Formats: sequence, C-alpha cells, structure tokens
Amino acid sequence: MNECLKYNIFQQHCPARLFFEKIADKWVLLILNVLEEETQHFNLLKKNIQGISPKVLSQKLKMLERDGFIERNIQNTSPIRVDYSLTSLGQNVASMAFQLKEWAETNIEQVLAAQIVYDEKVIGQS
Amino acid sequence: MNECLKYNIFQQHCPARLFFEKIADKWVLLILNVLEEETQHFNLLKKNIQGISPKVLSQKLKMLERDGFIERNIQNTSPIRVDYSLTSLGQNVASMAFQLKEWAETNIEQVLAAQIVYDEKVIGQS
DNA sequence: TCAATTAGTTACTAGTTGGTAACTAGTGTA
DNA sequence: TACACTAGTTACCAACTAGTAACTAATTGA
Repeated sequence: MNECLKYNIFQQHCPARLFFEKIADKWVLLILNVLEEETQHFNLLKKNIQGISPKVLSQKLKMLERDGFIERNIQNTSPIRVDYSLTSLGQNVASMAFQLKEWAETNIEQVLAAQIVYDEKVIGQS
Repeated sequence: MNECLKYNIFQQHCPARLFFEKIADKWVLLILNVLEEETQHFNLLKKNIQGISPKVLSQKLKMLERDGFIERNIQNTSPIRVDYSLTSLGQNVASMAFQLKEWAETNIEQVLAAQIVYDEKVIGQS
C-alpha cells in the first residue's frame, strides 16, 4: 500500500473507498446527470429518470444532500416546490457522471458488437 | 426525450441505459482502476482490490471481457498464469474510473465535513 | 366539497448481490 | 507422496436493494 496517500480506495475500510462505492451507483450517477443539465424539482427528476421510484429518489437525494453534492431549496410557490441543484462540489462529480453518460451513449454499439463476437466464440467452444 | 439521440440513458430499456447501469458498479470501477495502472493476473487483482471474493472477481472479469473492455491472455508459464489487460475500448472507461478514484481520494475530507454539518442540522431540527 | 398538484413516506415483498468455505484441476517442487 | 501455486467454480445462505401500492399533508381551483 502507498504510504504517501492518506486515502486509498483499494483499502477496504478507507473512508474514500466507502465513498467511492456510494457514488459508483446507477441511480446516483443518473441523478447527477440530470442535475448537471439544470436544477430540477422532485417530480421532474422522477419523470426524467425513467424507472426510478419516489422511494429510491428520495433516499438518494437525501444522501447526496448529506454528502454536500446537492442543495435542497424550498420554493414558496403554491403548491410548494422543492428545487434540487448541484453545489460546486457536486458539479465536479456530475461532470464525470456526464462523461460516463456520453461515453455510454456513443460507444454502446461497439460494446454490443463485442458481445456478439464473444458469444459466438463461447458457443464455438462448447 | 431528445429525438436526435438514438441512445439515451434516461430511457429505461435503452441498451445504453442497461450498459450504463453495468459500469456504474463499485467492483467494475475498482477493477478498471487497477488495470489502468498495469496488466495483472487473477490473484494479483484479488490481492490489490481488498475485499473482493474470487467469485465476484471472476464474474466481473467475464462480463468485462464480453463487453470488450479487457483481454484475457493465458501465459504458457508454469504454473499457468492468466493476464488481464485493458483493450483500447476499456482504456476509455478506465480513465474515467481513474478520475473518479482520484476525485474520491482528494475530496473525501470535504464530503466528511459536509456530512457533519448536515447531521448537526438534522439533530437541531428534531 | 372534491379533485389535482406538490413532495414525499411507509409497509410489505421480491429480486439481486455478494460473502463463505470448500472444492476442481493442472503443474511443479521438496 | 504431499504440499503449494496457478485460476477459477460451486452451493448455500445472508444481506442489501429496490419495486409496488397505498398513504400523508398542504395548498389551490372548480
């Protein structure tokens, strides 16, 4: 292990590892991607991230707020509206989440092609 | 939804979404981080990624190979050794995984500080 | 008064993930 | 012969994660 680094994600109980595991999560990265585009309120997030349940969305938003990634702003409109926006800390991670999204969308065909090649090879072996 | 994009991770059954969910995984991102540094064989990976079991490591490596991210090279040494290395496709994702690792290790203290602030606020409210 | 919209919460359940420990199988060495 | 090292695999079980559906609570407008 590297003695120079105080934090090391390869060490099982390192705080950085625990945190890394928390952001290496599909819902978290999807939420950050949506917020990277613009501030959104609860129902808008739910609508934009197809398949997320209000329970999970609520849980993840709470976690992201606690970690200092997003801000929760209650708007005095009626009916009441709660806006979620990225903090500067959150923007850093969100930009990485965005890179991952862009990469996935533009390279998925290469991945699908690789899968076909692999599957044919496996069938040939059996 | 954006009509110009063929693939969109926000759509629940889009291949890009399924793939995005697959790489948004702690073990996958940890493996890619280790391989980003250098080619490794099975037991070395297991040793470097503290806490991973041979079962999970084997499953994830198979998946990564199928997706075209890593190459599995059997060395004719004795005892036999299997080297895992990144493909050019894998290097792209690995570099993003590396950014995430670096970010986690350098910013974890800010996150821990934010958690303390949040927890104190919540206790104050109750 | 009743429906609709906001933002969630709750209880129950189903599904997925991962840990443990023991095992296979091939090769080399004491 | 027996152990060690390579690379996994397997079965069983525990724990976590997430889906469903119904519910709370406040406000507004018909």
